[in-house]
Amino acid sequence: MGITERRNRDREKMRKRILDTAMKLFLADGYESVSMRRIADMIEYSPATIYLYYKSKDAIFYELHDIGFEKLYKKQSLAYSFKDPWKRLEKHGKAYIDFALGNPRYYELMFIMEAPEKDFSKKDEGDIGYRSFDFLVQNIRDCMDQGYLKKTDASVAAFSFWSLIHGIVSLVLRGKAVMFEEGQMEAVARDSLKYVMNSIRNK
Amino acid sequence: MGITERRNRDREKMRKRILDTAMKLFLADGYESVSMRRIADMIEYSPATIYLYYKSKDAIFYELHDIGFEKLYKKQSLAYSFKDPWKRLEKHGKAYIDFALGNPRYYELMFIMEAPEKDFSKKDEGDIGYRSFDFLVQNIRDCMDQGYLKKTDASVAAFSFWSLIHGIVSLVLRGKAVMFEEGQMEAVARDSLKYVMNSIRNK
DNA sequence: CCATGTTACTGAACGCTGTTTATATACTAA
DNA sequence: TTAGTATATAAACAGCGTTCAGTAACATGG
Repeated sequence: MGITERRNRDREKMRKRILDTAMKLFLADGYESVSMRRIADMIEYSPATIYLYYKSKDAIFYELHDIGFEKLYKKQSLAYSFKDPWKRLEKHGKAYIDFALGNPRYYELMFIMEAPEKDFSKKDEGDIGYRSFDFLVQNIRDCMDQGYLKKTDASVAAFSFWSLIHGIVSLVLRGKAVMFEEGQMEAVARDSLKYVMNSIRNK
Repeated sequence: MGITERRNRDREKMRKRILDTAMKLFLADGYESVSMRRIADMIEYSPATIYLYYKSKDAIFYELHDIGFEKLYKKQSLAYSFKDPWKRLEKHGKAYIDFALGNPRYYELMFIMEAPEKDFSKKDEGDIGYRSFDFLVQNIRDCMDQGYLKKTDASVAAFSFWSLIHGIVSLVLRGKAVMFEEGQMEAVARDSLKYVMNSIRNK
C-alpha cells in the first residue's frame, strides 16, 4: 500500500521545509531571530503545526547542530589524506579555522552557545564529536612517535591543540580581538596557529 | 543643600540594590533566569521602577560585565610581581584559568556570551581589556627578548596565548570536553596549559 | 456509499519576556 | 498653600515557546 509511504514522504518533506526555513533564518540573522512564529509564517502554517513535526525549538536546533558537525567532519577529513602527521595536523587546524570563520553561525551553535538541551546533546554529539577527537588524538600520537611533538598524554595534547584553535576562532567570532583591525582578523587567526605550531615543533 | 546629596545617595543605593539582586540571580541560575520581573519581585518594587535606574536589562549586565573585568584584572596583576617574564606568563595563565573556572558565570558573561549591546561594549571593554592585553604583549616581548620564546610579532603571540587559555576554559565551561571524566577537567585544563608552555619554551 | 476512526491542522489561550506610557502619590521650593 | 518635580506603579504592547480543544480532510471496513 503506497499511502503510508506517501504520508511518510510528505512528513519528511514537511520536516525538511521547517528545518530549511529555520536554517535560513538562523544563518541570516542568528539564533535570536528564529522564532516558531516566524518559521510558521514563512512556511504558511500555524505555529502549532510545527509541533507536529518537531517536539520543540531545541529539537530543531539540535538537528542544525548535527548538520554542522557533519560539515565540519567532512572538511577535517580531507586533512587526513596526507601521510605526514605534521602536515595532517596543519591541515586539520587550517580546516577548522576555515570552517569556523566561513560558517560563523554554525560554529557558534556547535561550540559557543549553551547546549540547547541535555536530553539531546549527550549521545549524538559524543558520536561524531568523539570520532573527530579520536582522529586528532591518533594524529598527535603519530606526531609524537615521529618526533614532531614532545611526548605526553596524547589526549591532553590533543585537547591543547583543539583549545588553541577553538580559542582563536571564538575570540574572533565574539569580536574580542578588538586590538587588531577588522580586516586583519582572519590573518591574525591563521598567524596565531602558525606561530604556535612553529613553536611547539620539536624537529 | 543636603537634599540633592541625599537623593543621589538614595539613587546609588537603589542602583546597588538592583545590581546586587541581578548578580545574585545571575550567579545562582545564569542569565536566562534573570528577568526584570524577578529582580523587581526580590527588591519589592514594580518592574517599571527598575527602568528609572537602568535604561535596560543590557545596561545592568554591562555593569556586571565590568565588575568581572575588574576582578580578573586584579587576579592577573598578582602575576606581575615576579621579575622573571616566563614565571609571569605562567602565573598569568594560571590566574586566568583559576578565574574562569572559579567564576564560570562571570567568565561566560565576559567572554563567551554574545555582547549585550554594541552601544556599551565598544569603549569601556577596550579600556580595561586593552590594558590587560597590553600587559600580556609586553610580557611576551620580555620573554622573547630573554630567549624564552621564538621571536615574532608580539601581538600575535599574545593573542595565541590568550586564545589557548580562553579555548581551554571555554571548552571546559561549555561541557565540550566530554572525553575526559567530570572530575578530571580542571586537571586537564591545567595540564594543557603546562604542556603547551613546556613545548613552546625555547630555552 | 456510508459510518468510523485516523491524521493534519489551527485559533485561542497560558504564562512568560523586555519595555513604554499614563497616572497617581510624595516630596521640595517659592 | 500652591506649583512643580521626582518617584513609583498598574496596565498595556508586542513578542516568545508551548499546549489544547476543536475542526476539517482523508482512509478504511462493512
